Amino acid sequence: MQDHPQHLTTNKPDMGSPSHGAAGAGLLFLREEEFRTAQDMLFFAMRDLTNAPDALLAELGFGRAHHRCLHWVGRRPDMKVGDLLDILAITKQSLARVLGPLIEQGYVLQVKGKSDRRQRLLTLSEKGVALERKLFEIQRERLAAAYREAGGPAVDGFRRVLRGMTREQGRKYLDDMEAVRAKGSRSPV
Amino acid sequence: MQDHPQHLTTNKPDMGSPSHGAAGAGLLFLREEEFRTAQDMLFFAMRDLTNAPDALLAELGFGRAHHRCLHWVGRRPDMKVGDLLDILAITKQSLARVLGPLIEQGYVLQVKGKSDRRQRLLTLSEKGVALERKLFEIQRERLAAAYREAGGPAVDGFRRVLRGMTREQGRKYLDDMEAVRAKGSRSPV
DNA sequence: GCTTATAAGTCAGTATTTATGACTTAGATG
DNA sequence: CATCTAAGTCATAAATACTGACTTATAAGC
Repeated sequence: MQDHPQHLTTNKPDMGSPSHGAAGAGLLFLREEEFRTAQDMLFFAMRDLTNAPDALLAELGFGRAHHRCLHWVGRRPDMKVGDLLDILAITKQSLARVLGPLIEQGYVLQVKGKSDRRQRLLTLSEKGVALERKLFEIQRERLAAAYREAGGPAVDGFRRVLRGMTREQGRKYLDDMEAVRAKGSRSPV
Repeated sequence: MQDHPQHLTTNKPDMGSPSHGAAGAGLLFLREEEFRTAQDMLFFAMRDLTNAPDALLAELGFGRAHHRCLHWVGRRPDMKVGDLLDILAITKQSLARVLGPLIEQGYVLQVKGKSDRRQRLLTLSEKGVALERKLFEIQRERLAAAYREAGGPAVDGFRRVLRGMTREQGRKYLDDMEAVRAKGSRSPV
């Protein structure tokens, strides 16, 4: 076990939202139910969010893997291929099949790193920026509706929990991107 | 005066969490950045959550599709095959390839509906319940850690946003399951 | 300079998940 | 009885991912 021995009842009851009645009797049940509900909601939310851009992608002969690729190259311009592999957590071959067409069709550009010329730093071309933006807008509509409906404080909680679900490697990227945003400088990955 | 185009700033600024400084100059940028960060976090959170049970599934020759199936059959016992198709939003053939082995190997049971005997109502066997529970516990660990770290109010916000991201069809299921929970009665789908 | 290590690209072969479309069987329903 | 519906099935194909081996170019240590 890890540092959090949370088998069933011994946990701190610190996450109870007041939205359930019935305290006392089924406390354990309610706690389990809360997590199952979270699974349900994550499933539905992701299903509906990822379905949204599919039509546009399909028109171009692309799929979700291409979208992920465009998203991350857009997020971290001049990213190394190896870093993209780390983020996507797929194999080099899987990436090649996706990245190849994006490069051939001029959505993604490669430039040799100047400090290390083995590296192929990835950026979006104008065409790539345009496509990524279209895809982004589609998902943003869904997210914006959700944010509006849920309200500001909820959004903060949303982010806190998502961050909590993310392992160290992902958190480093998130922190790094926030640092880039704050300081305007690109920090090492 | 301002160097940012005015037509882009006319949105309602009602979801701003106070976690960013720098108001005024890059308001539009911050609002877009918020959604992009949400995409990042959803990607990482789902990547790490879905990776967690993969090893156990792989031991049994199953994949994530089998997990989804077990999850939903466990969530809504006596569910019709057609309802499962609606939830998973896949084709009958895709489901068959996943559901078939689960039935053959005794994880999922079928019983004919008594009001309509064309229906095959799905439930988990004891074996299925046991497997689903193991898978659940793995994901619960991640979720529990996240909930603990984020705190109770954050969890409520998390749920509110996820619900906001979900389309009508999914919301109906969520509402229905809450109703089942509250009243103990199974309501129609 | 030579050796070793690294970044990226590539090839061959395979597995998984999903899709489309056509069809069958059983049972409900008018 | 005719028709609709729930489920299961077959054939085919696409997208996404995997393993393992190999090449090329470049960097870095000795």
